[in-house]
Amino acid sequence: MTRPTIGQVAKRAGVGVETVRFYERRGLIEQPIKRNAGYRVYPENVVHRIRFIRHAKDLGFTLNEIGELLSLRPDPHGSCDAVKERAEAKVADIEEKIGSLTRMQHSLGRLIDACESRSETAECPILEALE
Amino acid sequence: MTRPTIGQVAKRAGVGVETVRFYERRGLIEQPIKRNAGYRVYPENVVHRIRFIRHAKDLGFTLNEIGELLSLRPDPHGSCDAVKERAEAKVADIEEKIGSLTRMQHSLGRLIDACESRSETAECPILEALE
DNA sequence: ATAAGCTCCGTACCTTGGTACATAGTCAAG
DNA sequence: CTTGACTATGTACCAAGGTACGGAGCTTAT
Repeated sequence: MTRPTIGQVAKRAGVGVETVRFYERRGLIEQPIKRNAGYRVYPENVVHRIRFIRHAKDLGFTLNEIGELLSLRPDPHGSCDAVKERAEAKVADIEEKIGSLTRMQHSLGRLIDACESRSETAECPILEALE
Repeated sequence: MTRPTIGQVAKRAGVGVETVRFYERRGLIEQPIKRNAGYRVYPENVVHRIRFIRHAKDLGFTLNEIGELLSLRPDPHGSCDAVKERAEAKVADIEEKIGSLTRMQHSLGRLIDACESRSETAECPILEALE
């Protein structure tokens, strides 16, 4: 199978062609090679990359943060310390997000229980979740 | 202590006065009572509510979704079934977010390990996280 | 070899979620 | 009883993250 053009990439990743070009301008996906007439031709993995971006956005990361996440990789030439530090910082961010979501989940669980037992607590139970 | 005005609420919640009014327009916080001259006077819990909104936004919820979350509460008059259903749907959303974040965390963990063992895998390790 | 359907680049426009005036009235400390 | 800090309403503006043209050049199936 011949390597995909922008339209095929967009379709497989579930976004519009314009979005692919937008992510390219933002530096979130590498510059594709340009065929004769300037048509973009992509490596397979760009589809994964775009799906990653979409997911990460839904998790509250900004495009800048997503760019940082995507640039994290072991540096084969020279020290990894800087990369490691940034990765550890991201892990801490993510841990906090998971903590908040877990608390929301527990609150909702209590709400569902209250529904089932028809208790009469009329207060908004989710508010306590993220103190 | 006398009930807080908009400026005090904003300060305690860590947002600007304009943001409080904006959330009011969006229906995310209840209409406050208006003193003589039309000054807003708030119940204590509005500060918590605003902090909740901020946190939830950082977790990738839109203001509309946050409105739905905040409106979930046991209905003391009549059936809870609808509320329960919506709560369960939210729990499922949240579970997915937690799953994605956990996978990202594991990917980053492997990256950190690779840094430590100075292995030579030069590929971007986080890409696999959210397939 | 020609029409339908890509793709190119550039610019303009849109939605979400605020943020910042401008103008006017209010409150409270000295 | 005034002066400085708050508040009110309304409208305009802003940044992020896309989305949608317009006018042109490819390409491919018939």
